[in-house]
Amino acid sequence: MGETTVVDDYGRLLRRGVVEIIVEEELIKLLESGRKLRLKQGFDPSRPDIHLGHVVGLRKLRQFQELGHQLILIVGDWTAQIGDPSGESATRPMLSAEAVRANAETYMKQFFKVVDREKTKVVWQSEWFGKFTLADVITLTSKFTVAQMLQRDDFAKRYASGRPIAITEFLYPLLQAYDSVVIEADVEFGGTDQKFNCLVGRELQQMVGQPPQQVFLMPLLVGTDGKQKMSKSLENYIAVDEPPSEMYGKVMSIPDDLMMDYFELLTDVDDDMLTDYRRMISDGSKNPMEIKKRLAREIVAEFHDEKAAVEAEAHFERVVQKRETPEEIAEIAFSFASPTSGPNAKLVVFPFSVGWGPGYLGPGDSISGLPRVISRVDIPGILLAKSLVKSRTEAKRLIAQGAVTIDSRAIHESEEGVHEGSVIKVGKRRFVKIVHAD
RNA sequence: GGCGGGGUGGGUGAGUGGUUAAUACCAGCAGACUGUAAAUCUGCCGCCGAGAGGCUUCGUAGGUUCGAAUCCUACCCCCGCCA
Repeated sequence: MGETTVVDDYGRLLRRGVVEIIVEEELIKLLESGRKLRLKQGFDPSRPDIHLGHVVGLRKLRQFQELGHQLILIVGDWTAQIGDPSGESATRPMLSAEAVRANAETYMKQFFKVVDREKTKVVWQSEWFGKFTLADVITLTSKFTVAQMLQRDDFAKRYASGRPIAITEFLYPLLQAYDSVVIEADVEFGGTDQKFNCLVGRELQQMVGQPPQQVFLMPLLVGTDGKQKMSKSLENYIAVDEPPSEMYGKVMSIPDDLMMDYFELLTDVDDDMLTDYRRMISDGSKNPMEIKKRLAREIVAEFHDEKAAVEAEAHFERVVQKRETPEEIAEIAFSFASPTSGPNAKLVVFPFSVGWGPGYLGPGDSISGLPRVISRVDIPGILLAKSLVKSRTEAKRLIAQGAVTIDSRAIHESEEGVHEGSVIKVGKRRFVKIVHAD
């Protein structure tokens, strides 16, 4: 009965969003002991940006902190130089001390959006690896074998398929394990892909006579593409410091299948509610879109606030669902008094500032006085100037495909007329507004 | 150290002297459709140019040739086998 109650007490902590705990009974004992546990979390200062994939683990850390435990954040200024052994780019430049410090600051600013700063101690790997000698390296490496390293799934796969594995990559798990020894970690957290590294930590700790850390493995969050794990290099990520409407839009763009995972891993919406949602989706009693909107609001509110979430939703409904113009858009200024000598004059093909051309009136423009117009401007040039396209060629392709509109009218030429307040739209989401500089 | 295989556009991967800005697939972008997403259909998918056309690209640097991703030389990198 004792055991069951404990699991009940820690249910949210030990069950929700957790794949595996090694070793669960030991961890429960530790939790019951009342001791303040030392939680380990490392970060790679060459990649200072935190996205929702990382947040899954950070939320779990916070839950532990809420129970009074102590987080030790390790700035991996040494392992960063080895590189994350994902097989991508093997060579990475050594970061200057200055760059590492700057990245650490960037990281922590985002990190503490989720984690409690008061219960976090920050340490740097260089505090111990800075003093490491070759003798230390040999001692450390001699404790493990190549066969052990090849147990790791991604090493094994790469070895089997003939892709390169740098010897330093074997060092990565060893250094990470050594970190656990130095800080005497009680619990290490990671995604399921960290299992091997964390287990090496257990082994090394036991070798030096420490109690082995418990390993807490969480699912890898699937990215916005709905296929691969969220990662920056795959460009399927949602960063924690994205502006509200970007964040909201990206959440809405995830496949429906992913919604419930996101709810479970990234929000505090309780399990009963999630069960209801699952039912409503499967029996079709509620539009999945509505549920996804709730998800998007929850997530935006977590990293910004309620107000931002509401605004982001309004923006989404307006721009994406109703395909209207957003309230705030990029602007480009022309002088209507002297188009060919004002700002952006080089984008003016033919000024002709009297009257207006057919169809160039926007709603509400014609009440008193006529809007001032420029007969022809270089549309690709404008789009390029505002970084709405990558090249003129791309802009022209988009125009040819009818993806570019001026005041809701599709255009088919590169040179078109505009007036004050004209809105040029590219695709669904890219806008620029013509304003006057006079 | 020896022998062999290989480096092609974001990814996988065809292409062994001209018809190749370079097959195909994936990813991406746009249009149609739509309940967000997806699915489906259509188009696009190096850069410059209104266009004709031009320019740059197949690891790097040279060379052969009227003409090279394709041949030659050197170099760099990766993989395998043998030692």
